[in-house]
Amino acid sequence: MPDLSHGDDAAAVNALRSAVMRLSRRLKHQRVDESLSPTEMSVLGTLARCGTATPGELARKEHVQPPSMTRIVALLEAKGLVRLEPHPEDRRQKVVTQTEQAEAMLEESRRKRNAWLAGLVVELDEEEWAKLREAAPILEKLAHL
Amino acid sequence: MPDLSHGDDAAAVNALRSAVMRLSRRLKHQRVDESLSPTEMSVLGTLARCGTATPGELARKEHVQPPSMTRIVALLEAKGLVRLEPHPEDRRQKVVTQTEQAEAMLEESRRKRNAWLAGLVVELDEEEWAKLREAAPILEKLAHL
DNA sequence: TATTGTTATACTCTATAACTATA
DNA sequence: TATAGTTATAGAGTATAACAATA
Repeated sequence: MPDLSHGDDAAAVNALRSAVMRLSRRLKHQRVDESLSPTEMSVLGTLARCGTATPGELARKEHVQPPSMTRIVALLEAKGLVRLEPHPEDRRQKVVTQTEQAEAMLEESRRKRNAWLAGLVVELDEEEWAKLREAAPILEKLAHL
Repeated sequence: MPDLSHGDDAAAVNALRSAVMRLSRRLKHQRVDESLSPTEMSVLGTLARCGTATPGELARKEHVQPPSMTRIVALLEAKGLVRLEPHPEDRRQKVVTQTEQAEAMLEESRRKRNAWLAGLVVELDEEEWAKLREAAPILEKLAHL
């Protein structure tokens, strides 16, 4: 449990915030599949990890409001990337599952995504990349808190 | 110069992308000054570091298109946070400078920002935070490449 | 002729409020 | 009465295209 009372910590927090905002803007542009928004990609990633989820669960996990998730799920369904089925126990809810097509697309886009990020990462030295690689799962944890 | 051929690297890249997108969405919400968008904040941060810049330079640094920066700078000027002056050598260009008011606001918001991020970071253990702190400047470098 | 910045316009994503159906 | 999801609508932020002024 860090106390964050150091000047270094404040600087780290600033650097983190600034970098996250800029990187997110560039990621939006460099999207691998032109027809998929960053959040749509993120939802597919979540489904790949969690298997299935209800729209409400997805909204909470992605930190968007329920109506936004309704729209995102509808777009993904229209593209054949998810299936919507009735919830077995609660008829108010629905169950979202990714299709085989989504699986294939994720696999394909992983390569493209690496290619783009690699273009940035090769500018780093080995030590910097090692530090970033260690930080990646922690950033993920942070985003989930 | 990493080669990115390991599976671990691909996983790190995925984690990085996903975390950056989610964190950016939450940062947008948790903005400290309600009247300032994330990009406006980022522009002020850039000016604080670089002193002065032309709108074109700012657009390139923030990775937005020139018309977007025109709008952002105009909003910041209307709020009294930047000054726009004619370029001394090239009458097509302008020079953007931050005001004393912007300086004070950045100082103030730094505290608030820490407070919010601290709420997440205290959930990490010391080791995780140490790794994240080391990664922060590298992320910043990445965002600038 | 090329470049800087602006104006006009449209699009994407997300939010809030009001509604429906089920618990 | 509360909860899951949807519909309708609005707003924020950014982009593209066309334009003006200067180099």
